Amino acid sequence: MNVLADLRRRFRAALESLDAGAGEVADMVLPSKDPKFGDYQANCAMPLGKRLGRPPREIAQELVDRLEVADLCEPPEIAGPGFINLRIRDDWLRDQLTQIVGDPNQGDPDRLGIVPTEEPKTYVLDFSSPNVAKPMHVGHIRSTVIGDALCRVLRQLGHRVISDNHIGDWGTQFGMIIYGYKHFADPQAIATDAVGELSRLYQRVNQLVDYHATREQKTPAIEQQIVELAARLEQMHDATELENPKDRKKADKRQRQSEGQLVDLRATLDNLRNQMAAAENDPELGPLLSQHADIGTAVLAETAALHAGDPTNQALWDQFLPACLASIDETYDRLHVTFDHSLGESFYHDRLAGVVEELVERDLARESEGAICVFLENDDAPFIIRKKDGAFLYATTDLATVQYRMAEWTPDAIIYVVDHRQSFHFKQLFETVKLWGYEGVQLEHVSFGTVLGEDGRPYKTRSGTAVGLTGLLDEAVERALKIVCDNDNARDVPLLSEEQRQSNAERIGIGAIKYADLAHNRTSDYVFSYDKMLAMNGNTAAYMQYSYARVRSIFGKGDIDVDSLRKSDAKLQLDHPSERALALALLQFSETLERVATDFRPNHLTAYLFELASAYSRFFENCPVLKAEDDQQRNSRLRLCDLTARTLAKGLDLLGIQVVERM
RNA sequence: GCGUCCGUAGCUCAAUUGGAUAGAGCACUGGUCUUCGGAACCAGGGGUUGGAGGUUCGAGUCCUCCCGGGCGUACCA
Repeated sequence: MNVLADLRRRFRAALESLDAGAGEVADMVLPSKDPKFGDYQANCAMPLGKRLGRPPREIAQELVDRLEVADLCEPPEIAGPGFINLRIRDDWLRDQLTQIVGDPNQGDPDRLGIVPTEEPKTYVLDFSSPNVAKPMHVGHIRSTVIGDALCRVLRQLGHRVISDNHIGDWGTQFGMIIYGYKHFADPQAIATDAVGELSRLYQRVNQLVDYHATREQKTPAIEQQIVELAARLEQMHDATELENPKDRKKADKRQRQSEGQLVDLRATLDNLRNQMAAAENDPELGPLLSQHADIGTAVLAETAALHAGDPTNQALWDQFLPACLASIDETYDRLHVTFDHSLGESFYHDRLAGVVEELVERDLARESEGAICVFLENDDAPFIIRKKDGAFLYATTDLATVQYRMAEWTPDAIIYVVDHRQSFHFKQLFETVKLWGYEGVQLEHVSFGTVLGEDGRPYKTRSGTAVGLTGLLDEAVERALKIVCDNDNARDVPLLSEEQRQSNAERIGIGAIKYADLAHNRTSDYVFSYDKMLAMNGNTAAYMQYSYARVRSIFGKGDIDVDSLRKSDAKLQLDHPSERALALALLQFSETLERVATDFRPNHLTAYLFELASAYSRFFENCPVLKAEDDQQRNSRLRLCDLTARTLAKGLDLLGIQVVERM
């Protein structure tokens, strides 16, 4: 049962009978924040009052008169400037929930009142997108976890979802591996641990490329900036005697800013020089630096050779790719994330030339400074689809990918779960795609913020490199294991076997990381903290898992057969306020999922689960279950417990998180 | 410079995209126990939503300016 959708439908009818075209404000029916305003509230009378030029309270009254909700609501109340407050009738709530608990017609214990969407769509969901050349790191968490959760929720609602992992298997990174293999490979290591060795090669080459880029480009550029800025500051001193106080203030500010920038630049320069010195003094790296002075261009040449079909490089690619993919799959197995397709960049490489050709032919792209570009309105920079050296880019691959997906699956929407730094790229991509002629498809950049360390800076290791994903998961599981063991050991009689402890720790640790990520509004940055995500209180996976285990333990303790419990067709009793509150929360699962799907925000679901767990907690405190007054009440409360457990488990499952039966 | 996102309680974050008295967790203070799982629950203090104007029945949310940050900005992905 989707209560919200039902109410909106009824309001729409009433609104349209009042004024043609007023139906659009039916979306202003919302769950109330505060119980004293009822369970739901309609805020449509105020905007309508303005449109019709009549007092909002009068409109509200007229709406209430036309509204047909007597079967599911108490008589609506009008409050304040024209709010319509709705309270769900207890008998209606009871009947709806009784049906969901038993779900007699569906026979599906997981349906839980979830109403399939009225308009099933086809979505292509593009997320995770790791690079084969380098190990997955903390930066891949959000895309992977959010993408997977959205995939599950959309499917649950009845949409057709095609998940596609657009793996980076054809870019400069692979050129680095090839270069590294040709110069630094240890054949022994390749034979025993290919992925580890390739990772080492990648890092080695990356260090060398970085060093030379720093030395030949970055450092001189910053030196240049410092000179310019210093010169500008000189001139500013002359301007301090301006007559107009406003101008003087402005000049002062600009001077302060420039001085600040100068300090920053000098610090950056020092930093770069230190890094270079560190590389030069490194006993392994140092001697290689001068031998590989042209490594930047050499790597690009290896990449270009691969793209051009060079047999040696192609053979190396064929040899290494499977091991790289297998290594990535290990991580996905651990995260329980799967994809329908993993069509990486390489899949599209023979389509790229055609894409550029077509855009040029259709006058959408043209040559500029040697590169082929799409010039879009109001953009400072063009969308470059072919470099002056003839190589293709990320942009070209993305265009070819859209073309393929449209031809293959004709989706209604393509959703990219990618961090916010790429929003300019997607803005350009989407505009180009529209110009290209794909007008009907919804293109959505579901962007997200950065994972920060406790210091508020992007989460890095002490040496400044990205934190590896495997290590991150390991540490979360390790910490979870310690908590699990400490707590279990503190019991009079420990509850868990050694195996259960291990498997619990895995579920709790991984769940903690996923949940922490999903619980934050995806558009904001968040601070990564093991202690917070593994806390037993608050909006965490561990608390949800604990809530679930606690509910389930009742059935063990009372020796209850859940199957026969579910077959009971006796009506539920919702006499205590906390029973009613729990029932209402349970009934709102369906509308919560709809909301997650509407704006692609899984944090609505985590917030819902936290509220549900809280509502259960109050119920559990106030309403004895096994020791209920009579069998009827006991039966009713047991079924509320059962539905709570199933809803918690299902909600977590839709977030890609597993529950544990005992913890 | 231009574009874009952000600034909410001591800390970490919400706020149904313009709705009623801005909510949670942690920390702090005080309470609940003959434990249906205490890894719990309840209550309290704590806010000029960075600042100043404006729009309107109503602003954390929209517009203008200011302060402070992040990110992006022609051939990386």
